[in-house]
Amino acid sequence: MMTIAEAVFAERGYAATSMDEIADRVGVSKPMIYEYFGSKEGLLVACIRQVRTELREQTAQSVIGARSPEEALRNGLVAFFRFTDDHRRSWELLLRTETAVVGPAAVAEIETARQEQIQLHIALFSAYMPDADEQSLEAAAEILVGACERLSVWYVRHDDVTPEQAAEHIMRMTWFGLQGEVTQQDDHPQ
Amino acid sequence: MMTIAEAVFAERGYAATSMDEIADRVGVSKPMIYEYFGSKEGLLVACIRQVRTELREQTAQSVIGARSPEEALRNGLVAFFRFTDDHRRSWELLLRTETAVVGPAAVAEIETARQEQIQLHIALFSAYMPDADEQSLEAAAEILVGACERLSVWYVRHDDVTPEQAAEHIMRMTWFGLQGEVTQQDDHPQ
DNA sequence: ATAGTAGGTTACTTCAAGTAGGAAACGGTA
DNA sequence: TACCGTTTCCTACTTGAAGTAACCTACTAT
Repeated sequence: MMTIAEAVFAERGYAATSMDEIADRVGVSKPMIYEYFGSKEGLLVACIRQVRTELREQTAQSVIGARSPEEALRNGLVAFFRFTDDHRRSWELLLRTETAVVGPAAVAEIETARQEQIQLHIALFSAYMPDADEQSLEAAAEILVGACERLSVWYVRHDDVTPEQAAEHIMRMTWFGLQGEVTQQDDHPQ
Repeated sequence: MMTIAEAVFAERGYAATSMDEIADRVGVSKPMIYEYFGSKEGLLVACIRQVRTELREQTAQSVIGARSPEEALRNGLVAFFRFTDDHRRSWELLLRTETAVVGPAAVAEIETARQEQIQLHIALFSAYMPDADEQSLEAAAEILVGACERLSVWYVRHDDVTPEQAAEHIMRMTWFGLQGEVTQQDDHPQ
């Protein structure tokens, strides 16, 4: 039942999906769904929760037995991207809720904004990292944009943090990781 | 007119806002808004586009005149977080569209999922970075989660990339930046 | 056999997006 | 000044989907 709802949400988008349609596909009547989930949003929440649990379990599983923090982190990351592959639909729902919820035009607009920013970063990086392949540059730019977006959410919850400090947090994590690539002679310690 | 729409969207949330309400507040009738923007989503797109333009201009401005890539990046980041401060409302719309669009329960669910992940990372980090302050740990965890989310979007668009490669991209950018903090004796080059 | 209940359905209400058709103001012409 | 076309905007409707009320069927216990 939630499986079907999840599929329909991912397929049509949350807003474009009617409860009648879900009820139809499930082969049950609408009030039944309201009986179980209370509302359309309740159904969405239930779907999200299920996916979330699954993701958490899979990544947690992958980390146990790691012998170093580096290994733990890498294992977790690999598990995360594997999950993306295996549950493409669910992933849409959990990590791209905006896409599932708002119409396609608005999503396109936001995605365009991001891509602009990303292209700008790629241009900046590539000037100083001539040896890096295109894929790494793209990935680096995406990571940077994701980091900014997420940290800005954190940032607004912390009135005591200055813009300079927030920027510094990102610099510490990304730049000094990048710098090894820029110089090309300063290989990563360990 | 878009100013008002933006404010109402940010205040009530996109879904919870009716076109009648916006029309009322603007002091014009509903068909007028449809004349200009075509649909509710069209209005949202227009608002997003405006904010996006402003953000792009402000960050672009901040970068010119930088003497090194590091300086350029830092300036851009600072400008970005300043923008967050100055345009709290607009920022909601552009960077937290999911929040503005879906109901509060679903947002809470997703945010909880993220926080779980973040707490996990904080625990992992803090074991190896005893000297780091709480704020830095939090920021690092948020950045990592943001990086994962964003890169996963990129990842699904690239069928030729393996989960291991995606994980490696994140490791390169974040871990080798973090490692300087872990060892505490290996100060950042330059 | 019958009363009560669990589980489900049909058919309604309500509310908001989007639209059609008309009123009013304005501008040009005699 | 009176009249007609055009533009501009609003009132009032249609449509569609979320959520609900009232009813119906089948099963169980006395």
